[in-house]
Amino acid sequence: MIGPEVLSAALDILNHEGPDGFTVRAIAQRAKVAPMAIYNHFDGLNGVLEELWIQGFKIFNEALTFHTEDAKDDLYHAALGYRRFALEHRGLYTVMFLRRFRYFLPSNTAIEVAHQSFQTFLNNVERSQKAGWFKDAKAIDAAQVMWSACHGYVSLELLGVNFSADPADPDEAFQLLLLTLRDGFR
Amino acid sequence: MIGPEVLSAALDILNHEGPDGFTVRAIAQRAKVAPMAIYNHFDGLNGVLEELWIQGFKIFNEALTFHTEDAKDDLYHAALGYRRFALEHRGLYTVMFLRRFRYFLPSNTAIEVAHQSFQTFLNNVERSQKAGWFKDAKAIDAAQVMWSACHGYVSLELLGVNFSADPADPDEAFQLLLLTLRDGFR
DNA sequence: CCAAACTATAGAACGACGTTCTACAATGGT
DNA sequence: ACCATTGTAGAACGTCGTTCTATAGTTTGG
Repeated sequence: MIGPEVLSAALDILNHEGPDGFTVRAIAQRAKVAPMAIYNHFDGLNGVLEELWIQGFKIFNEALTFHTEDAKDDLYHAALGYRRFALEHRGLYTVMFLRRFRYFLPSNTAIEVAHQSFQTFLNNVERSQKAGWFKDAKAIDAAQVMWSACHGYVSLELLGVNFSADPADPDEAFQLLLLTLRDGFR
Repeated sequence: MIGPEVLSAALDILNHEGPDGFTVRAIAQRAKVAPMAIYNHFDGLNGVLEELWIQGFKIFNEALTFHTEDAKDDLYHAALGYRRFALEHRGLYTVMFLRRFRYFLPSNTAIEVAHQSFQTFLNNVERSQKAGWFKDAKAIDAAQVMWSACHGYVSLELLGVNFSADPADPDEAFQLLLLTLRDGFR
């Protein structure tokens, strides 16, 4: 098999050298494969990105999935899982959410799997709403708010936009974000 | 003068064709200028981006600046201004916050003006804190939280990541985000 | 069992990119 | 009027994603 090696080489490059090093020739070289192989086994560079996107959302979906008897706790862990996924798989997060690749447009099926992840998150919101959170806000709006906040925090963190001059504990700042949203929605 | 035409051509392309169309030759053609001019009058493509960055943060800074007697109201308007800036100057916002340009790294002075904008925002947070908001959170953490939330919402909006299937009023969803944060911090 | 048909391969090649080089024209201070 | 400096156009270089070409390998049908 040659596909998996190409994907893991692509991911290696993405994680260690960032999007600027993500080229057909670099991927092929690291996978010890001819550049042409990327066109034989994938649909070019976009095909590789598409595959990473889909695998990424599969992992991401698991990181968001919590289903105990305590819905509010599940939602909290889903938000923590959101950030943990981004930090542990920053290459995948870049593909999925930061759009840093020229001419890459996810296919319809790729967009579909992304929506499924949002649905997973939305389910936790709805369960929490039954448990008394989120007042009378529409669940989908509340979910979008929480999702946006997580994405904003995490993407600034990944991009290294460090406004707080000193590197105060970033875990704590994220927690403040979550607790503030929780209190605001209560 | 030739610099301004190059910059406005670059901005035009960025606003109307997105980062993928942002090339030296395309900018030069639209500015009716030889490609070399971009190296004579700027430091290459990165120099153009740097100039857009600096001009962008100048406008951005104004969009965040409110200073009436009502600090809380000022902060609310600053957050609205954040989003309005992004929607009205999406090209600039892309340069400043989305990092979609290969090999572009802002200089130290460019990072400095970005920090000044955060400082403007932070000032509003501190004034609001004196007026009773934000409990005992550190002002800088509270500012980072609000900034992250704004950035997350706006960047998903700009990238067209539209999870709410129906295009429900996006103004309203942003307002929900702000009000939730306000209530959470109170 | 072998010829034929398909498939993967390496490597050159193409157009576009950012950037640099190379002459040549324009300009301005003395 | 001279020459040093500066801006110009356009070709050229290396790299990018992608395609083409010719060859080697593998499968398949009789």
